[in-house]
Formats: sequence, C-alpha cells, structure tokens
Amino acid sequence: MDDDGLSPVFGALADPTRRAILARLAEGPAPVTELGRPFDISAQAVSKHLKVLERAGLISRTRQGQWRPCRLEAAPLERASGWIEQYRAVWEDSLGRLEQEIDRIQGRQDDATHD
Amino acid sequence: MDDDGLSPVFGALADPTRRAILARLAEGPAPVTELGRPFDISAQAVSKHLKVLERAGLISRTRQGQWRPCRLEAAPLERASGWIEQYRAVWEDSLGRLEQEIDRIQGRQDDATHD
DNA sequence: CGGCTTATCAACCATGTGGTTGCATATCGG
DNA sequence: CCGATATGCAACCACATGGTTGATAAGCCG
Repeated sequence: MDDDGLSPVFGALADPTRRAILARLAEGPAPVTELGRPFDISAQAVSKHLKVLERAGLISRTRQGQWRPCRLEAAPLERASGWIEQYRAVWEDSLGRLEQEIDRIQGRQDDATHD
Repeated sequence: MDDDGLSPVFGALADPTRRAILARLAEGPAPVTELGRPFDISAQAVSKHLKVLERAGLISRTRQGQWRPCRLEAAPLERASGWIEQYRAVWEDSLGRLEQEIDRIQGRQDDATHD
C-alpha cells in the first residue's frame, strides 16, 4: 500500500484540540503549559496530544530549563496539502462533468425502460 | 471550539485504504464490490470504510439496481485543503524566520550566562 | 536540602477503528 | 418463486484515542 506516512499526519489533524495547538504554534514556539491553557483539559491530556503530533512529525520538542518548548514542523503539512491538491481538479472543474456523467447513465436506463 | 466538521474529514483521510478508495473514486463513480477489489479485505470491511467516508461527507451513495454506486464529494477536501493552506506561509517562507527566532532567543540566554 | 513548577509516565475507562464472521435484505434473472 | 449477487447490519476482537487520576523525574529558587 502507498503509505508515505500521511496516515499519522491526517490522524493528528483529526482533532480540534490538536489543530488549535498547531494554530498557536504557527505564531512561534511555546511550552506545554501555555499550549494547554486555552483548553479545559489536564496537562497530561495536552502531553498526549503533543505526543501524537510529534509521532506525526508535526512538532519537535527541545529542552530549555524545565520547559519543553514545542515547535511547529510544517513539512508534513506540505505533504498532506500535496495529497489533497491532487483532487483540486475534481472540486474546481471536473465535478460538474462527473455529475453529468451520472445523469447520462441514469438517463440511458430510463430510455431502455420506456422504449 | 472551532469545529466546522474538519475532524471527521481528516479522520477519514487517516487511512491508506480510504485514501486509495478516494483515488479510485476520483476517476468516476463505482459500486462497492469494485472499490474493494484491490484490497485483501472483506466486503463488509469496505462497507465500513465507506460509512466513515460518508459520515465525513467525502462520498455520497445512490441506488442503481442492486448496486450502490459511490460518488466522490470534493467539497470537504476543499475545506481541508483550505485549513492546511493557512500554514503555507510557514513552510514556504516563515520557517527559516522561526528558526532564526529560536536561535536568537537561545543566543540571548548564552549571552546572559557568559557575559 | 526542600519546595515549587513543569512535564512525563502508568494505569484505568469509555469509545471508535479496522478487521473478522454470520445473518439479513434487496435486486436481478431464470 | 428460487437462486445468485450486492450490500448492509450486528456481534465480536484487538488495538488506538482522549480523557481522567496518581506518581515521578527534572529544574529553578529560597
């Protein structure tokens, strides 16, 4: 199967808390406590979210005193975007063509019945 | 929380089988049996994948005789792409700037210690 | 050293996923 | 109506997720 590591990336993106964390991280690195502040969850839950993001390669963590600042790693986002962009033609142009195709096939069935 | 339904979409994308199904569907509608043919899984497993895709709004199913042809619905892909594209600047341009920022902060700490 | 903050690890629980098998249903085609 | 095909539903299993609480390690600061 063609898995260039996109599954963990999309999986990490499939959670609003993690998407919000990435949004915050886009403005610059931040330690765990600050990342979790907006959410009504424990620090441990935040830590688990970060682990998911890290396994997907979306963030990297360094040590700085007792803080572990997280940094956004955008490369996986670029690959994910590239995958979706394959379908840009579908939603921009070919979608109407596809629908017409279906109508054509269904129309042919109608012809066969009432003729 | 800002959840405009992107979580199910990314969740559906987080599986290589489902991504392959979408790839096949991009070429046109197809019934369940044909969608499952390339994979070494049961028809029921395919059906469950399709249910996940359907709940995410990525496909729609119609009835045509005993077949239930699936059709790709690209709108959620467009929204997902839009979300990721927010970060294009990060991986295209600002990434280096971000790294420099970190180096600057760390450098300032070094200054404080050895000065 | 002792205490505070930061952050992670471990165990637990409920739920979803990804697969299976078995059964039910619907439709075509004799 | 009967049988074959296409598809869905339900139950089950193993495992991951997303949350909790409790304990623990690592750093700062007094």
